[in-house]
Amino acid sequence: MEKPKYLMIKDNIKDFIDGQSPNTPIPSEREIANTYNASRMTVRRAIEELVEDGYLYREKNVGTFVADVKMRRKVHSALLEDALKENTNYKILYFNMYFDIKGENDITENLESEPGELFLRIVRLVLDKETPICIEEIYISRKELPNDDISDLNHFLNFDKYIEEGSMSQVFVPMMIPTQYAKLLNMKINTPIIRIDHLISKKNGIPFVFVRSYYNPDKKKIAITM
Amino acid sequence: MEKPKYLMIKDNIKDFIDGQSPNTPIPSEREIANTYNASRMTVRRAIEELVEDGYLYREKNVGTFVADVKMRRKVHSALLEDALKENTNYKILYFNMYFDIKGENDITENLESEPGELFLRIVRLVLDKETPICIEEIYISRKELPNDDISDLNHFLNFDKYIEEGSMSQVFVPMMIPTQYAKLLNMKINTPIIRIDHLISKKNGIPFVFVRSYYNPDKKKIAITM
DNA sequence: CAGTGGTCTAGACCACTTG
DNA sequence: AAGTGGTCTAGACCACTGA
Repeated sequence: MEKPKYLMIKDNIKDFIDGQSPNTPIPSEREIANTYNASRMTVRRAIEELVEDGYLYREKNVGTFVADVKMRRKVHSALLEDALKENTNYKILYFNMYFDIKGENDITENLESEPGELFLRIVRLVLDKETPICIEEIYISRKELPNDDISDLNHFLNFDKYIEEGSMSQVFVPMMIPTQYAKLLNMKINTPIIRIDHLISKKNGIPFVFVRSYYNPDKKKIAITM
Repeated sequence: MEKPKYLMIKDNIKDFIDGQSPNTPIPSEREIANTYNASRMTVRRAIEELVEDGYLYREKNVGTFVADVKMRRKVHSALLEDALKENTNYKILYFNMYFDIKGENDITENLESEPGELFLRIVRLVLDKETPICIEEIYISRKELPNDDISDLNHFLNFDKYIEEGSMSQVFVPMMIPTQYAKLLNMKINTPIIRIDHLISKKNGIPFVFVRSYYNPDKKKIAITM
């Protein structure tokens, strides 16, 4: 149950550099290793991850430095980002059990369904406090759901574990806001938006859930930093 | 000049799993270490990177397995992707030396310019063979350019080194195709597109170049896998 | 029970930069 | 010459899985 030492060191370094101005050097790896009675390899691992995340950068033969805040990697879906925010809440618009989506071929294709396969389809409005942010159409294969208990909906719609362990692909599609969603998002018709098609797969590559999101560009900036 | 051992092992493992079906186990870390007369930590490093890239996945206490091809991480800009493709070529549309873009505030803001600062502005059409893919508006701060030699344009517009070492943020903006670009991209007016604003910064956080791309969605799918 | 990945140590040598 | 990050070794113990 104990936290690995390298993660403790990582957290401490993160605190240490918090608020420091960019390009400030941090102590050398050997020095940090002494401070924590750790081996240099353990310290390196902690620093390695902070470099990956864009908190630090290294200069060979010179040292390790605090990176600019804007260099921090933010490559994740708005899906996950919103789900973790406190103000976010959801309003379920539709909930179709056993909804057969044969014919809507790009969805079934993504989920690699077999003929006649059944899906759960949920359409929900995502809000930041009272402000509508986007519409999400969620498709989950019936066989991915436990038979018994569908009552705890929020539990199913918690995708972060799958995103972290598995993988997610996102396709960005420009389009006009669908007329039936314009009102819900407080938008005028004929407004160009970005639709994002998310496909979340498990470690073994089996697609798990497909989410199609329609974003109000005025309320949500879609951006990544890598 | 010699290649590190862990990279050699990484390449070998990559070759080894190439074409193997997903979820096939690879030899254990200790076994691979024996094979290459390497320590286990060296092998771990090689495997670590392949896991990061989505070529392998680990199951704790069980083993390491070949990942599905679709799990491979593809989080990079179309900017870079196109630049590395063989069929890609460019047609320069405008080339303004010392172009003052004061007033177009989001660009100067991104490049953190000082009042009166000068920029090089290049507008080019990106083609895949004969097919127009997108328009790129490129802004480079004058002070980032060597005074003497501007002749080798392609050298300047080779951003991969900066993307790899530094960082890049991308903002996705839905909009109608600008009328002046519709013809160049063989598109009808009033077509919704995605504009991507790329800001490439150096390791120390100094912004280096700003690229605004207008994509023809029919010719270029914008997608990432993470 | 043997085998796996996850963590950790205490060294080592290298190429390179900087004072 | 001293210090840095990059690589590498040959061990070790742990918790856990699966036969």
